[in-house]
Amino acid sequence: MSILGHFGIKNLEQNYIDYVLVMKALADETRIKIFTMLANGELCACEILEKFNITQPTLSYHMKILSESGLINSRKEGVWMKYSLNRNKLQEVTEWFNAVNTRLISSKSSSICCK
Amino acid sequence: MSILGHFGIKNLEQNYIDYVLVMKALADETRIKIFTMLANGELCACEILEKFNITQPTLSYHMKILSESGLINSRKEGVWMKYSLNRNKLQEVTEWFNAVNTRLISSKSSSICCK
DNA sequence: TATCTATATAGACATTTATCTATATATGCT
DNA sequence: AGCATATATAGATAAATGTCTATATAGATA
Repeated sequence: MSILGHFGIKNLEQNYIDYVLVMKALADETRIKIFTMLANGELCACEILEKFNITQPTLSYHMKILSESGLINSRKEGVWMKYSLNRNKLQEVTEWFNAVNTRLISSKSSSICCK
Repeated sequence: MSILGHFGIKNLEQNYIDYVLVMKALADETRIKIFTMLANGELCACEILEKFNITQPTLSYHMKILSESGLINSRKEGVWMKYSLNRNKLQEVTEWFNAVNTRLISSKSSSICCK
């Protein structure tokens, strides 16, 4: 299945509510950086923590927000928490952007408003 | 030029700061809805306002945040403000997501942390 | 010029967010 | 069992955010 916009027209409006959580998760410098770090593969919380100048509880807070957005998976291995990107969710969001792009390209640009 | 990831590896980390503003712009239910509405073409502020249960100053505030993120263009036509998606910025963000996707697919999934 | 209309700005305020410190919980090891 | 370590939770707090009302500004028109 292609990554490009096979999304129906409906989905553009249907799903935007789901994506507010995703956008919120990425609307923070620390979290968007963690997100890009995870594009290279799974990481342990302790490895992530080393890269930032924040406390462990703060990282825990950020990981929770990323997890609850659906963007990342987490699993426990002994005492360690391992985080990775959730491919399905990431692809879904990517396709949504592709769909907006595609829709825009085929839309008319004139607006004959108003009253 | 393809919409799909021709992005270099560098850009993934280089640009994430720029995208925090974009994500913040979309991290609100009202704004992400406006964003999807604009995928269908240019709209006047008054037309947008009709679709929401918010005051005119509140809409003005939201449009400012969307504008400053670079996601939308605005132009004045008489007394009316017309808004449209900024294709370049939208494509840039879309390509960034595509690049994260592509990077993830080619990344190793094992993490042999820690200490 | 006076006035109407569309939009922007200022100021106030309640809510949400990001951060910390202190503490709890869970796992592995001696 | 007792201890060390990794992570989570609770509570506090300063800053940012989204919303409103009141008012200012800018453009169109009688």
